Amino acid sequence: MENENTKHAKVFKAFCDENRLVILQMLCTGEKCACKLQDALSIGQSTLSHHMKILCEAGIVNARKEGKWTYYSIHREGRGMAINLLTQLTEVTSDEPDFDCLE
Amino acid sequence: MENENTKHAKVFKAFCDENRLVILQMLCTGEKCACKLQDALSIGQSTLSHHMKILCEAGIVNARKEGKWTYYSIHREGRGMAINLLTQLTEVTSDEPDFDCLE
DNA sequence: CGGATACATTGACAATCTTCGATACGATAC
DNA sequence: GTATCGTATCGAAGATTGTCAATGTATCCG
Repeated sequence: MENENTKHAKVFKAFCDENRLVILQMLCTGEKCACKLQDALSIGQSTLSHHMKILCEAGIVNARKEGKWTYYSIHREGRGMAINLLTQLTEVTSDEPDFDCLE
Repeated sequence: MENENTKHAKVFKAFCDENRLVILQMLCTGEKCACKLQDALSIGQSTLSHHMKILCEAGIVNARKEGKWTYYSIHREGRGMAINLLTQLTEVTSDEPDFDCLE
């Protein structure tokens, strides 16, 4: 079985590549076809396909097939999930300095 | 000069390793000494040091030296910055389907 | 049908990341 | 001073990731 933290890491890995960040910025202005994304990115077609798979599997992006074309868009639920995850992972629930290091 | 997206990717890379996620969870309950973090993690000392450097350079964690010891804690501003970044990167500002793929 | 188009998958290679052991460095302890 | 402790840095090995070219798989067009 896959570890909980492994799944969480997978979500954040979606945001760890410069090309994927550019892709996300493009998707912020609405749904885009794969061919448009590729035009903007000076990467090979198979590389784009690889990045889109990572974004989709992380739950951040949704794919919609229509005939020959595939349209990608930000997945709202996945977005909320990622923001919640980041918020909870860094939420300080106690703030006492660690004075008992020696014991 | 370092690209803007390169910097952003660096922030999210902090969350892409299982050990770093465990470290963050521990820091959520307050400041911790490096030795305590290492006890909980079954990794070498140099490896922990490496992870803490990544977390600090991403701005997510703050380091405080006191005598021989180094204490780490969640950096509140860095946390807010990361949440804002993730929010903005996935904020849909338009929602029209991409119907003009052919033009 | 056959060819072209849009995208996915595979396999190889290079780059990056994680990890370790060894070593270096600063702060105590003696 | 020297020894020791806590941590950082260095260098190398192994794992993971990004990239491409080649190939596979639908879908559309004629």
